[in-house]
Amino acid sequence: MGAQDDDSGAPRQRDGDPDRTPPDEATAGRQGAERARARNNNGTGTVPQADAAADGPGGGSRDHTTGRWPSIRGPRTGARATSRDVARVAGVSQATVSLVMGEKWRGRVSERTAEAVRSAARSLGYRPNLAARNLRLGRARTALLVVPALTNEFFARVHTGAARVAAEHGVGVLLYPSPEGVGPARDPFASARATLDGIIASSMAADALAAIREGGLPLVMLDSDPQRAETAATVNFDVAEGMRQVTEHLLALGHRRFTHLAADVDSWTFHVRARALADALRRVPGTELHTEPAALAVADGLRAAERALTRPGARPTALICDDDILAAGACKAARRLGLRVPDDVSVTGFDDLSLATAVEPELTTVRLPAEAVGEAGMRALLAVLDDRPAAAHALPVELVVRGSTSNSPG
Amino acid sequence: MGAQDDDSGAPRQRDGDPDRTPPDEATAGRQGAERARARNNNGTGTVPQADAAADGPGGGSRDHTTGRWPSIRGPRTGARATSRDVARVAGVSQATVSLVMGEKWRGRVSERTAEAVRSAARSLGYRPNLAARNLRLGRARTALLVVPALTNEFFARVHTGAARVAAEHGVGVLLYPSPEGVGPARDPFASARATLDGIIASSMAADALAAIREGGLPLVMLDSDPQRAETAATVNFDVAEGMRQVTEHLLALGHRRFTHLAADVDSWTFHVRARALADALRRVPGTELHTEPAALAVADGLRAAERALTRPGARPTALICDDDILAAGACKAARRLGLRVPDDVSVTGFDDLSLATAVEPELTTVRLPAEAVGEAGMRALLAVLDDRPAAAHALPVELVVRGSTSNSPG
DNA sequence: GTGAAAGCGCTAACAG
DNA sequence: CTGTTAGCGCTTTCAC
Repeated sequence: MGAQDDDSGAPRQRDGDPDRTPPDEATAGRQGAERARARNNNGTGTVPQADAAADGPGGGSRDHTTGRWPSIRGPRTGARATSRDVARVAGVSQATVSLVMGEKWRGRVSERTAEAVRSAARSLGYRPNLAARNLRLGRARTALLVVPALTNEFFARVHTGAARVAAEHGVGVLLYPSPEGVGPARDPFASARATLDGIIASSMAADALAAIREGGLPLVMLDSDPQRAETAATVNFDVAEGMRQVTEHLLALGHRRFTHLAADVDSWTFHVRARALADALRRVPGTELHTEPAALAVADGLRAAERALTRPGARPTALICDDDILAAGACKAARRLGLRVPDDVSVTGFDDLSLATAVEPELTTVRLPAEAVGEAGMRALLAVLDDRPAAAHALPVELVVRGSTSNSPG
Repeated sequence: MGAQDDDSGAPRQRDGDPDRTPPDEATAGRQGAERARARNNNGTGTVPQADAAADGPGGGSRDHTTGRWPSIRGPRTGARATSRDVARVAGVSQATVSLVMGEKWRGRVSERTAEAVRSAARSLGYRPNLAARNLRLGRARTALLVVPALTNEFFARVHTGAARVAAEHGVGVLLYPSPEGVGPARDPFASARATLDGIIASSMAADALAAIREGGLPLVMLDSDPQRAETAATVNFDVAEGMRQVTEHLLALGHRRFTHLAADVDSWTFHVRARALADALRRVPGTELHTEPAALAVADGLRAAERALTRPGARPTALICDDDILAAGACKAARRLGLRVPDDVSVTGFDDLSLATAVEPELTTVRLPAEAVGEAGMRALLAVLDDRPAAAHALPVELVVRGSTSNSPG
């Protein structure tokens, strides 16, 4: 099988072994060169001429013909030490290094040897090669988080929570930048970019999921329909309860004419909010509810609120918004129309982003524990990956009353 | 070398080959079982008893003794096909599959064969194993982005830009959640969680870098001191020019008494701003400049502005803030003190976050193209990795005049 | 208590 | 045009 020429250690000469011209230089030439390169050659190895030659004429810019990604071959300045290097320095076998570095040595390797390995590793700046470990282990300790734009503070918080829990468990988080708006992901290979163990996805990113689901990885859904069966677990907010609380709050302040500035997103969480609002008002005679859809941006909230406040008929006294961003826009609209918030019109938000306290008046809103949902989602995924049952979650929400709501003027 | 028992394909029985009791069951037992597990065994493989036994008593919750991460062994529902499976189905060699999937087949594999491979891959739902590819290639097509909390919209935008360019080049982005505030990263191994090709870091995350720099990977710094030599490239905003423009704008409006609400962060970008402001004012006789430090949060901006506006002596007529968040806080402070913005006091921000147009009055601010810096940073890193020179950048900034500034009252 | 060996799935050189 | 082969660096048995 002719494999003996390498395992002897010859090509890895550190300072010893300067001899041993390979017995079959002629045939092993190019192959050896390739290997030396691929290895991030550790030795001083003045690479033989064969190397440059093997790269083809010029050795520089090929690849233009293939249309493949550009090379990324980079200098990789500090050639990386492998466990074999550590073994050689420590005077032990490579397996022992693996045992020690993996903290699996107790009772199998003497304390003295372990320390020798550790110090050799330290001196060489050894860090295990994750690709190799993942390959061997068949998993990557990596989870994919699929959310809409992180520029939305809410999802940035979800990420923060998920990343924290992941870090505590030695798991990495890869973000999938779910395409803005709709449509399946452009690049189906994006999901393959890393080896993944599982996926956490927001309902708002549901569109991207079709492209991602390939592979049948465990999926934890966030803030989405618990009925959907294909998921390993679902972690939700009790948004219906939140909406009920907002409504009760406004009803108690005497409001009867409401407009719902509804997020223009086809997602479970917003359907639930709309229904909870309608249900809560249906129980109270003499109430009125209109709905204005709006994209999740200040300018759109502003326009929707303008429509709501200028439509024929009695003006609503309360604008219930699906989101703080919308609510900020609504406040601006009110003031542009010469109305005061909250004296002439009350406005409520949802999420309790930092925006809620940055604007004036500060927003009465429903606080959704975004980080907590990220944490719970990651915990659920870890549980599933660990064959433990994932606890079902509906995280409690909380009405936060601030300055944007007051007694109904009418 | 006794390796022939596998390459025959026996353990991978799809529906054929139900025979072939391994010739050396007795000795290969545990090893075979281990292999079957590690492989995400494709076959129907009712795993032999030896498997359960190999796991130790109960087969369930060991690991408690070792203190290692919990298992993550998960069911991995759809056992993943390998290139060998594809090869078998397509009736070609495994190498051919690799060629075809890697789009390197032109002129080497017939169109007919290539199509056969592709259809086999499709039918098996084959996706190449990235860990294996990375291991073989010695790189991971992955860059680490080190920024402070993504909940700051500015950094979320940087990420967006970087991730977009990365995606266009088939490169993944891993986020390093630089620890809030200070101190080196808690978990030095976090950086090893993936195999990395390079690093992009914000100057505000400079603290975390010490922990990350290990490995000598190419480093691109964002918005930081171009003098620092250890970096492969630096991508900056022309923040000095931005500060000059703000100052000129306010001077033109007649302002002479300024307070700088300075970000309480020891970072190049803020030092530059402070200096540019001082320089611009020094040239104009009769101007006054105080500085109030503040953490980057609305509440801190508010407090700092309160201090600035209530300190003994003539009140400043303009508050120049290092950040829109600070500016939002400053506006709130002014109003709490019964001052109108901009009539009594002008306020300016920096960044042009969405917050700048969410508040009222909308903020006059310096727009920093955050996504562009992310894009340029990633491009620079890709260039370095590709042995191309990275173009030096100082991205242009732009003063955006809105409602928070007007003629000086005094 | 330590070492030898196999092999994870892939790529690329080379032989046919 | 296709197949054979070596081996990336690691983990884990099993033999000593």
